[in-house]
Amino acid sequence: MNLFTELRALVIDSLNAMVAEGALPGGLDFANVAVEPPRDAAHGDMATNAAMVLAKPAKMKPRDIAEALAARLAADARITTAEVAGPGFLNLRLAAPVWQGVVGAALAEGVAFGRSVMGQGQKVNVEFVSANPTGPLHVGHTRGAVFGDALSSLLAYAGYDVTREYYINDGGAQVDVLARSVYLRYLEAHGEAVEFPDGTYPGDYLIEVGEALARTYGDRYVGQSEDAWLDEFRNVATDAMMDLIRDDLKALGIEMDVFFSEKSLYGTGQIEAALQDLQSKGLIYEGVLEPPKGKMPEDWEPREQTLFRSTMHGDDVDRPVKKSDGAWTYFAPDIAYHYDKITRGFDALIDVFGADHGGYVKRMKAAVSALSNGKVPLDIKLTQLVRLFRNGEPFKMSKRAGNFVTLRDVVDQVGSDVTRFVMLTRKNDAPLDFDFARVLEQSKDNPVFYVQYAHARVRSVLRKAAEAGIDTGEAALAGADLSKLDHPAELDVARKLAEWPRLVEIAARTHEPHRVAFYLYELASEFHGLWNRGNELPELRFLQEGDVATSQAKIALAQAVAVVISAGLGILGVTPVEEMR
RNA sequence: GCACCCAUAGCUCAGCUGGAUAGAGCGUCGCCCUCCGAAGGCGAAGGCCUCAGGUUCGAAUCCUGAUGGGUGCGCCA
Repeated sequence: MNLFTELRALVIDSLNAMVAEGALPGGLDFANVAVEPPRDAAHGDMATNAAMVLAKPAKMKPRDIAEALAARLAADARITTAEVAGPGFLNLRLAAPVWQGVVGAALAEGVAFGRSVMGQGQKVNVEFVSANPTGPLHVGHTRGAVFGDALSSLLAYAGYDVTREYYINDGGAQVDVLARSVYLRYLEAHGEAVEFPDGTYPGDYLIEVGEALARTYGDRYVGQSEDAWLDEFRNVATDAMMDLIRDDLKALGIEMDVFFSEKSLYGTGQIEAALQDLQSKGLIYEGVLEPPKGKMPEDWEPREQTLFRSTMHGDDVDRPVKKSDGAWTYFAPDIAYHYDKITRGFDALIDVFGADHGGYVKRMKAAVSALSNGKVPLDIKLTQLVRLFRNGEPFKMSKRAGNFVTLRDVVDQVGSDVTRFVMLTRKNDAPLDFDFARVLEQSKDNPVFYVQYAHARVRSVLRKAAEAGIDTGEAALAGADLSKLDHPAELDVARKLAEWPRLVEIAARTHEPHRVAFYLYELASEFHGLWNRGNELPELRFLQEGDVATSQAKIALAQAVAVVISAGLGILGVTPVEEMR
């Protein structure tokens, strides 16, 4: 149930009626007519800009339109007042039963209250994490992982058919480096003293892989040249790393639908096919790129390469798809991979990258635009850095990983729920400060706690009600007389609840799950406010001694808050708590 | 040099397809527990939304330029 959608429909109906009776000219476009909560609550419950948007095309004064519309809307039972204000806003106040109805709807629909059909079942592919399979995930990946997963859940909640996908970069030079690093660990397992030169991976996590290989192959590869063992060691090592990564993701409650291997694109003609598609569109040519201005690579020399004419699709320069030795650049399999996504029939693609990959956004969009003939939109969300602290001091690195803090370091210390929520308390493109001590603080300074506390308080009310012998079962609350919720403070909470379905659509449309986290904080704040007013005004307490009917109505409101918090936390991948400890 | 991201209260940040007097938390100051959990709440002070133009009924929001910060820029993915 989306109250804003309902009222917008009422406004549009009224406008159509005005057209029918000649109060407005025909042929007007109502697309820009909006019904929104006013920024200042003193202006009313909802406002529409209809009169201002239509004034120009209708060649009428905004206030004239607004007044005619106001008269019409005021006739609706849901609307108590409709006043024209400012340059032509129409401010609406809604009757108490409307807000009481929101509470009823939240209870009746449960976590589905807020679910939207906006996505219309469109297939969306969300690619995220996609870390190189060369070691455990670190904090940067953690943010991308949480963001991608929450965005996926959000889109699913908004009616999209979502596929979570991970692209395994197992086809490039870095997995050869991995294999060599593992070989050193293999030698070490045979008692040799080894050193890890620059450019290899010295992390502890490869020790057991080396040991496993020593058990499997004995000393067969000791002293052998690289071509004897490279393929085998690479396969074993990348498999082991992907197991590690899957476990890391699982620790955050993330389950991918598809793991797509870069390597699987080689030798199957898929890269060639993708480039052939571009070729047939005249977008592939042999040429020489200009050196980048202002930053001349030391070993620059003009060189003819196979290039993708990405400038035809909004890029700044054309991009090479083949290296000078004839091998593919990393970009070529990326093109093939996105081509594969397109041919799998997705209506929209989303890539979640770290901010350090910002330079690839335009070329990737250019590729998708060219391959799909502009039909499949690609949105690329960049996640900014996470800065780690403990009590305000920068946090040190993990030994195990070599030189970075791992996802495990974070989850083991603060838990999955806290990690996830905190990662979503900033917009994706804003840097995030993560303080191990502060995120565990049990105070209102900590948004995780604050939201959880609101949920726990509702549970507490339910437990107290049970002790008092009040029936708070689903049926009892569904039958509660919600007209007893007539205090402005209670209706304010209901107003906040009414925003939830609208917020879901905004967050889904903008691909910004952090909005859910901020909303939950605001809802919790409304609830805590109401709770505390019970200190001064006994009639606002949720349990009214000797008055079961009123208690049930108030408990219904509390339960509606819990329902929305649960739904919101569910999207974020956070489990609501029953009580604080 | 070019591209992308960012610039909002002392600090950290929200701000809806452009809407009315720009919000929250922290910090500062003042208040509220014989009361379902005060692990909380209420209030006050605090602003040239970096700057300059433009678009329009209306701009923190869109466009152009400037300034300041971050990221990246052919044979690494």
